[in-house]
Amino acid sequence: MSTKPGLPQGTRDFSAATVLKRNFIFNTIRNVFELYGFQPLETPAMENLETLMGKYGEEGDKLIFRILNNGLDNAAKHPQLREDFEKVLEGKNVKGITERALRYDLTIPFARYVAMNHGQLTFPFKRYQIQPVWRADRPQKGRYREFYQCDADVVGSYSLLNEVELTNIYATVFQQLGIDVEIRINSRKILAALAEQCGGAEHMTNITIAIDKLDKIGIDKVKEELSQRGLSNEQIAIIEQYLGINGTNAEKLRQLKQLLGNNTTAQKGWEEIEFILNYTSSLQEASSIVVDFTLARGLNYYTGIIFEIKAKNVQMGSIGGGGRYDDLTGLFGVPNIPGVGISFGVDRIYDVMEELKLFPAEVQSGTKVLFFNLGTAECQTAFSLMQQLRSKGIRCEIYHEQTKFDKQFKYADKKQIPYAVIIGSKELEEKVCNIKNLVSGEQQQVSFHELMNYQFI
RNA sequence: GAGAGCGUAGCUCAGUUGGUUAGAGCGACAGUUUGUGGCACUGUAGGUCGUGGGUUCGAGACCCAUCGUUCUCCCCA
Repeated sequence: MSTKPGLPQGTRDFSAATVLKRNFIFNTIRNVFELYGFQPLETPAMENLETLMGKYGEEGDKLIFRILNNGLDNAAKHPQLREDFEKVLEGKNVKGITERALRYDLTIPFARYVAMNHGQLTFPFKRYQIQPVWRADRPQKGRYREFYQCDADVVGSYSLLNEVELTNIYATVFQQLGIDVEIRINSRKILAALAEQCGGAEHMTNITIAIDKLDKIGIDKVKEELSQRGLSNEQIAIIEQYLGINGTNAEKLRQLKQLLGNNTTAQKGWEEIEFILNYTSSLQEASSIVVDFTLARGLNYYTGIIFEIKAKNVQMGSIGGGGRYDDLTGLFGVPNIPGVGISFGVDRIYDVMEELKLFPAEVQSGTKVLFFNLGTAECQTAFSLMQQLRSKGIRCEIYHEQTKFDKQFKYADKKQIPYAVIIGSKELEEKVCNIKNLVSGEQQQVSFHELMNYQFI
């Protein structure tokens, strides 16, 4: 009995061309992370469900992939399991049914790691992590159920130099990849101040959710939504003024100070932003940093500066994001460890680079030389020459079947192999070989010794 | 969680108001002098039209269900 092959929804196979291109992105990011002193960490694909639950908001919890426990067919456990399953139907999580889940992001597993190991770690602790994550989302453009994140986080440091360096990392990576981006920054403190100004901190979530949608639904709809969420007309008026802030970064800051000038929380917020702008102002990347007071970000553990990356010239959701969270490990009983981090969404970066044709051709380079197989004795000589070339680090293949020229040429063509080495009976006798450049069609005859020193480009 | 589109050959797709035996291009394979490819020509293989029901004398086409997939909203990378 055979089953029709297929993939789970939202997952993909990656063939050679894709993997090579994606590795180019990974390597670029990894090199920059390491350049800034970050060290690698890997955590398991699955975590205990309770480690993840409640960390991503109500919506996020629904998107966590849960793993069904093994051994549910054990008849002795059935009475208890039936009881447990009733609770699952009510939307509760029960250890007896599902105890583990696939990781949803890299930040919470990292916080879990820090909470478990804080006694051994040297602070500030800088780690980077490149691994897939899983979300039970409905797939669509730029959205997958399995995708890679590349995170860099620093914990144990309040210094804004971290934010400055993370901004630099963003700028450097995207410059190297050739993607034109906006690095949007804001501070949660400014959003908190706005909430204070509008009747209290308890409105913060409502306000951020609504204004985050500004560029999508427009000011009128945002006002409508705020009204529905219980804000008064006066409060909405302040928010409208806030959302009307525009111009250059300096102009935006000036307008913000006018609006929230006497609020000490807001002041801390804009001082953070000004610190980053001052530190990066001498750098070339500075031009891509955009202060955006409407930036909110969904995850509610952020407390300070927040980042979001938007690629220019292409229709795609954010390709990176992050921010400061001053008490993430507090969720795991280890308080007072501040942190700040950023994340790259590799799969979306890939899609952007593909759409804008930004992958360099060298990324694809595979086999350089194909040795033709033109007979038993010919093949033996060719094989030995090939091994010598391989030992010099040149990527070679020999055609394993003895077959017509036509087929061997076509194989080279398909695999985009630029050189063929042809050794037939005549060449074997004279101890020479033909090197054919398959792109230009030029061919030259050289001795075996010369072949070893030939410059294959 | 809400909504829309699409499932026909390995791939991209045609297929008329329902009407004989299911179509093309590309790809694969074989051949056109068994030592120099990409071109051209000839030929071959490959499809229970996603699946299951229904309407009809007759369904790839119409209706219902189901599965898969793509996209939009929500939310996110």
